[in-house]
Amino acid sequence: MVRARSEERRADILRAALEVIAERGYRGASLGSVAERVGLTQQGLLHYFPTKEALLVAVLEERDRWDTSGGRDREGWRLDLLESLVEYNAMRPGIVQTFSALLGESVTDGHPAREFFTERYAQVRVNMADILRLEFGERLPGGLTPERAAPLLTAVMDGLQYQWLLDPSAVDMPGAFRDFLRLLGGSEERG
Amino acid sequence: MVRARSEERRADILRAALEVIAERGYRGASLGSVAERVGLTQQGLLHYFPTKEALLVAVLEERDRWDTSGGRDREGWRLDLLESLVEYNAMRPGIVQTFSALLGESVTDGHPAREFFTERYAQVRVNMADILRLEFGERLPGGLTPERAAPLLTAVMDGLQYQWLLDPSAVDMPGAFRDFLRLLGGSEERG
DNA sequence: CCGGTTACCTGTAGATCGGTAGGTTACGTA
DNA sequence: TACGTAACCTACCGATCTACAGGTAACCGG
Repeated sequence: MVRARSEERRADILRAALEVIAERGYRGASLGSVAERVGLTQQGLLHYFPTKEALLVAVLEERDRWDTSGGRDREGWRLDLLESLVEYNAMRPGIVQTFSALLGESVTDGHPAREFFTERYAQVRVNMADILRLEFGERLPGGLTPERAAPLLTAVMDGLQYQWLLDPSAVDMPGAFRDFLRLLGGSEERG
Repeated sequence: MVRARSEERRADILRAALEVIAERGYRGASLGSVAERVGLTQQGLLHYFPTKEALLVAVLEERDRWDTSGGRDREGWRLDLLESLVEYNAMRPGIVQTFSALLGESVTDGHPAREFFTERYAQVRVNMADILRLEFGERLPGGLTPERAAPLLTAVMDGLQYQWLLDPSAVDMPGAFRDFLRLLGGSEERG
């Protein structure tokens, strides 16, 4: 099965790419260092992904596939599953670091991941709004519409990740996220 | 006044560096492109800042000076001034982009801005808590303590910036921030 | 007016990087 | 068993980037 071997290699390369991007970002990640991690030469790697950008695209596509199958975009999500996602992320600093680094880079001009993130966040906002509507209806306890709360929910998740990555001991990411959800939900429980 | 000329040049270089970092990030910003923007050769620039990292440090120090004098760290801040800051930022995408790009890069291993951001966010959280305490006392209307709300406030500001940078037309950054403040404040006004 | 410092420049070393060209080996298939 | 192709490798090119070495011209204080 030559095909299986090949797919396996590709998966290895993508995994290595995730690691190297987490460590040095996309711009700082050299093809050579990714190749080395899977026991290939840089040119050997280029056999699987013809350019560096193609490798990045493959990384992002894999992420997309994971998100939509696993899956973040899947319907039927609820707020408490988002909570679990944050808890899951808190145990996978590598993944979080990879995509936080990429998000940061993507705001620079002409970055190959820019379009990906732009469209992705548009989608995420829609999904968040759906989740919120499912949970609270047209008006959140706080008075906001799901559409107005969605960017906030998204922002909190990303913003907490940066603070947590910079100093995990200083921020209880899942705890802070739960605090925010309680805030959104109108904080029925009051002192 | 040779001193004045020199200080002026340094300021020009720092301004150019801000621009180039916004466009390509720190790793992608070459000394040559910064130098070109102020009409110097790359080696001429190295006369003012002996290494690339020294240039970055100077950029960060200038930011710190601006923050603490202008001054974000200044005491006596109130929530409504934070609101103004967000509005101000919404008119300065360049600055926002520079520091969002740097923040993203800074989570990668051994990045020269990492320590800066780590300490900065620790300080910002303390300041945010102070502001919140000044406004709401020991318990926010939502039930949180200032210390628990501070990371959320910080996260919202940063997260909104990324969404806004990726697609300014999709996110009303100041509006969303006001929404969040209303949420924090317990949303006295209800439908 | 002179000596030193400031403010640059040219030249270049040394490394790294993405990508091309072209070869070789091994394997699966007919 | 012969052939095509997949899976690599070596060699190399050109560009780019940081930094060092060393020179020069202008300027400023004494």
